[in-house]
Formats: sequence, structure tokens, C-alpha cells
Amino acid sequence: MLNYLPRDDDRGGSRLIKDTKTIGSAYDRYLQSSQNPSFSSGEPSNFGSGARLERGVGGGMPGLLSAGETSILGGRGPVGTDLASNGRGLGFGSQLPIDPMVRPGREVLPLPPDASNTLFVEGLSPDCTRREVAHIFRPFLGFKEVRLVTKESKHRGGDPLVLCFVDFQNPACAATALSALQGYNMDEHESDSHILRLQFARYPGPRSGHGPRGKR
DNA sequence: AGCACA
Repeated sequence: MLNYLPRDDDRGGSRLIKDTKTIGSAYDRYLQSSQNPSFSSGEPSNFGSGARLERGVGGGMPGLLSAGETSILGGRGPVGTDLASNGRGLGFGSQLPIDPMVRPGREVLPLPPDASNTLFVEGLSPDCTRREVAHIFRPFLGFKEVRLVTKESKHRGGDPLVLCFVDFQNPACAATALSALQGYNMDEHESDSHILRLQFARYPGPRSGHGPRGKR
């Protein structure tokens, strides 16, 4: 039997990403870079190609934001992305434009030494829901899950503080989301009351780690 | 200005 052979829509390239409208402004720079032809080869817009790769494991819109190509520092330079402003003294990425270990779909990304699979996010409004936070992170490639933690305010009568931990499949994916959403204002018109601050989680733990530690 | 889950 001839099984349905995959249409050459990945080759034809006639199909462009058209769902980009639905994404908010915070993702624009990444969408722009996603449309950059230079890595359109490495990043097949796997909307139609089902049998392609299962890179979009976590989310509904895979491939929109890939952790690989946009150097988390390069795409954005302005304000204190603490990744960039850390100034580790290394020319991030400028040294190795292309690495031999680069595989299609997973380029190397200059990561800070403390990078982990899990992001620690604060600055969420007390009434934000898990679903809402998940919506923010889900478009990012490699997103796995989000866990909200509510802590009581230190001051009496203060609103409880909501923290959250976001798991990704690898530190590169986490770093991309971190860089992209750093300083993201959840309610812009409400003044800068809630601005997201993201870090790598201190103790990523078994849940985000790739198995039991102690590989050897 | 705060880091949980196993």
C-alpha cells in the first residue's frame, strides 16, 4: 500500500507562519527572527508537517519560539537583561558562530553557568491563575509546565505573593523565555504594578532535571 | 524582596 506521502510543504515553503498575529507584542522580536530565512531551514514551521519532528512536545504552537537560533543576548540588547549585563567577559556567541555540535533544531546557545531547566518567576499579580501564566510561557519552545506558589506577604494585611516555577526541556529553552519575558508587564495599562522578573531556579530539582543526578 | 516539587 502506498501510505499517504507527506506533502512537500516543508520543502515548498509556500506556507508561512500566519498565526503570528495572535501573539502579543512581547513575542514580536522572536517571531521576526523566526521568519528570518537564515534559520527557516533549521526551524521547519512544523504546523503542517506532522511526521516531521516532535519538537513541539509541550505546546500547541510549536516552533514559534525556538531556543536555539535567537541568541538570547543578540536579539535584544537594551536594558538589563542580566544575562547580558552580567558581562562575564566572554564574547558571547561572537566566538563561535556555528558549532560542529549544532544539530538542526537545537543550536547551541551561550548559556550562563547557572542556567537550568526551571525558571523562577516573580512579579505576578496575586490573582493570576495558573492558566494565565501558562499562556505566557506556552508559546516558547520546550515549555513543559508551570507551578504556582503562593506565599503570604511579610507585611500584615499585604496581598499574598505569587511565585511560579516554569519547567522547560532544557536550559536553552528556559534561557530564551527568560530573556524574552524579562520585565514583561502583565497589565500594562495598570501602571507598572506587576512586572515579571525571571531567574533560573536555584534548585531545579528532579522534576526539571533530566533524570536522577549523578550520571556516572 | 521572597525559590517549590520530588
